[in-house]
Amino acid sequence: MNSQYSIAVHILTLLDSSSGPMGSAEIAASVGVNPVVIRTVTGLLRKAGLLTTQRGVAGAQLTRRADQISLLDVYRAAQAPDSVLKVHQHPNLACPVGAGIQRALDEVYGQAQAALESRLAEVTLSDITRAVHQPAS
Amino acid sequence: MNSQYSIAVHILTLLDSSSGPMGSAEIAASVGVNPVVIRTVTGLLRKAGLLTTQRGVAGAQLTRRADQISLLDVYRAAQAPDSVLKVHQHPNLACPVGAGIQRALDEVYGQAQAALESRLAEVTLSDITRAVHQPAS
DNA sequence: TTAGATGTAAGTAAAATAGTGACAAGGTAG
DNA sequence: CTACCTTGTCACTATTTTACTTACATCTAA
Repeated sequence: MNSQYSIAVHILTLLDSSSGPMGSAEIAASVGVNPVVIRTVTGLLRKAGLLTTQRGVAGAQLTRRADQISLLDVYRAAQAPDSVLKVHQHPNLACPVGAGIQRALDEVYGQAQAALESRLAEVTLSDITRAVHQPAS
Repeated sequence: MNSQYSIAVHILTLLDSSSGPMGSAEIAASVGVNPVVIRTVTGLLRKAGLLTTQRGVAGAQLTRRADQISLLDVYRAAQAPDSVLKVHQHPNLACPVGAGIQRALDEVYGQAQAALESRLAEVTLSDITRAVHQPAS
C-alpha cells in the first residue's frame, strides 16, 4: 500500500486532536476506509513505538507528545519506500552505459530521497494538527 | 509508467556518450526494453525540447550540451508525478480532521517535493555521464 | 520502388494497490 | 462464566497502474 503513509498521519492527527481514546471503527469513519486497514496501520505504528493499543480493548493512544513525533518518524513507521524514485531493471550490462547507469542513478536518487526526508523531519505531528484545525485560507 | 524517468535519463546519457546518432533499436538494446518504449520516451523528450528526432531517419540527438540539461528538466519532461507522496482520497469531510487533512498534507508534500526537485536540479546530465563511465568504487 | 526508421494507437499481460470477509485471541461488563 | 465487543491477522477478490507487445500509418533515403 502506498497511501498508507497518509493514512498513518491521519490516524495520529486524530489521536492528537481527540481527548479520549479512539477505536478502529471510529478512526475508520474519519479516514474513509475499512477498519481492517486502520488496524493494519496502527499495527505498524505500534511496532514503531508511536502508539499503544491493547488487544480486546478499544482505543489507541500516542506514546509521546505530538511535537516529539516527526513526519519522518511516521514515514519510516509506515513502511514507505526507501526511495520514491525507481531505477529501471534490465539494463544491458554488456553496454558501458547500461552497466553503470544503476549505480549512478542510485547515488542521485539517494541524495534526492535524503532531501525529501530531511524536509519531512522538520515537520512534527503538532504542526499538522495545527494546520488541520486552522480555517481554510 | 513510473520508471519512464530512469529510462529517459538512460537514453540521454547514451546520446551524450555516443559519438554518432543512435536509433531506437540500438538504444532499446542498452536500456533493455522494447523499441516502442524508447520511441515513446524520446517523443516526450522531443516535446520538451531536449532532443531531436526525424521521422523515417534513424537517430536522436541532444539539442544542447549535456551540462545544460539538469535531471529536473528530465524529470519534468518524462511526466514524472507532480508529487511522489500521495494523499488518501476519501477522508470524511464531516469530521474536522478529515476535512482539513488533505490541505495540510498537500502543503507538506509540496514542500518535500520541492526539496527533492531542488536536489535534482543541481545534477546535470554531464554528471551522470561522468559517474556512469567511472570505474566502480 | 523497396527497405528500414519513427510516431502512435490499441490491446494484452503482469504487478502493485486497494478493499473485504472471516476468525482466533483477548478484554470487559453483567 | 457467558455474551458481546475489540484488536490482530490471514486469505481472498477487485481495481487500478504499470509494463510489454502487436500492428500499422508516415516518412526518408538509396
